[in-house]
Amino acid sequence: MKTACSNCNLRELCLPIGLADDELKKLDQLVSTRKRLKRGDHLYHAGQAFESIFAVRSGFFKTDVLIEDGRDQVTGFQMPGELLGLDGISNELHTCNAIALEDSEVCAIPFSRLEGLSRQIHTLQNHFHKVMSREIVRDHGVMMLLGTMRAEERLAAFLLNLSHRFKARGYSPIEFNLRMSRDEIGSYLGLKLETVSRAFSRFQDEGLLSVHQREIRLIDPERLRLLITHQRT
Amino acid sequence: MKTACSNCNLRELCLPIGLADDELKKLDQLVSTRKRLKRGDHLYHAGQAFESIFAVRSGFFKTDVLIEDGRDQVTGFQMPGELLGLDGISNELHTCNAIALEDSEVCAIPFSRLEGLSRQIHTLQNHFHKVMSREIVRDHGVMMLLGTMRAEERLAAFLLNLSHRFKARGYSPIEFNLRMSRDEIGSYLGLKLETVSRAFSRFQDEGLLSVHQREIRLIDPERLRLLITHQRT
DNA sequence: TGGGGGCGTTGACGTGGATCAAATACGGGA
DNA sequence: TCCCGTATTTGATCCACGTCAACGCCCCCA
Repeated sequence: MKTACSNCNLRELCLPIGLADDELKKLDQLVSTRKRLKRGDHLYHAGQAFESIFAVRSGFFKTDVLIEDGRDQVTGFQMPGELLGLDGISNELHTCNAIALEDSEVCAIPFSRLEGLSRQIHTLQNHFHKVMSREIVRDHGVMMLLGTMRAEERLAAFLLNLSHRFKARGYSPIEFNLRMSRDEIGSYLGLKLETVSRAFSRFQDEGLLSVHQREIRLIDPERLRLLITHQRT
Repeated sequence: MKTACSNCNLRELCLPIGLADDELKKLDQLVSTRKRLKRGDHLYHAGQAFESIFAVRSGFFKTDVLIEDGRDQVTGFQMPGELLGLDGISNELHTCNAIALEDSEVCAIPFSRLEGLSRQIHTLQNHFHKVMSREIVRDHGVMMLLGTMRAEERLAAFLLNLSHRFKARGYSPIEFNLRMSRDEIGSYLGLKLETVSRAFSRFQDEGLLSVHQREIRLIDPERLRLLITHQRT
């Protein structure tokens, strides 16, 4: 089976954005390694040597940081077309765990070869920088969420973010299923699982959405959005 | 006055790490523009076009994100040798405000020229990637802090982080003055200024440090560290 | 030298979310 | 199909931090 970037339908979301055909072929050679993971498998562990970044081809991941004293923070959820492992570049060690939330497939991109290729292809170099920068911006958004929002605002922001990302991938932005548990959502949002569950129930009571287990249907996304933007006192 | 990277005493903390003499000279040409700011001046505003990243040469900065509804989150504090503006790469727009907390000086590094040079100098390319990645790792640390720590733990982590960074710059790691207000610390840590103030008082009562306005002296840094690492229940 | 404004501290009180606990729903395997 | 372990929901109670308010300190400027 042919599994190159050049015929991947995620190429407009992933690393190859804006590359010419001949450039895309060079990238193909670099991204030859694929890896399949089953639900629950680790793509990498914190502390492990960093060699490659990974592009999610199918499936769903979470990344988290654990520390000895038992603290545990989910730092992100990744869907197809998104990159994993950028945090490992700094010390050539992965600094978090990446775990498949469902059966998944990733493309491994050997980092030193990516640096090599991006010295040749300006477009690739610039795009890669933008991807890293976007990750920083995303993290600032999460900091804002964790630092200033109340529980329901956090959950609303989270759901709308998922909604956008599903939409960008051609899935329904109003009906989707969560791949992660209430506990994992809570860890990401700095809340306890009970609080997440209560916020879901409340949203449902108020007619903003319907939840059945992990099946979500957004009924009134606009009101969800207002809930976040609402003037502070 | 000669103000090149090659004779800057921050070069081992900043962008030039590990460059050979001839490479350093090329970098010098790129980093020719300097800018002085007075306390309270903006280095850039959110929304402004992104052209350069900046290296702090002297002084102290904060970056923050404001949103319409009045929310406000400090996303970081930057000291000499650290870079500002990496978040602007993604959309060629600055996404936050950078404000001098005291009279400061920065070196402007035109980004497209930096990309050009890093295509020629592998060491520079790799180092720049590590700097961006380090920023991502730092942000994950803040997410952990905001998501899982209680007020006193957050403040302890903050103070120890400042302490390390002062030490790395040759200043005392146990005696320093904060350049930011209680309110700014609170915004960074996801706390109200009163909570920050109370935590300082409590630390002082318990003999962990002494505070007089913005003058801090760490008396028992080890116990501060324990306070953070303490086993969760 | 005195007054005013900004910043910081401290106290009293309220509340959002954590914690503890129990009941229910679901999914996967024998 | 039944059973068991795990995830989720819901209720009752608690507490860390937020809120509101008063006061003190410091610095700047007239």
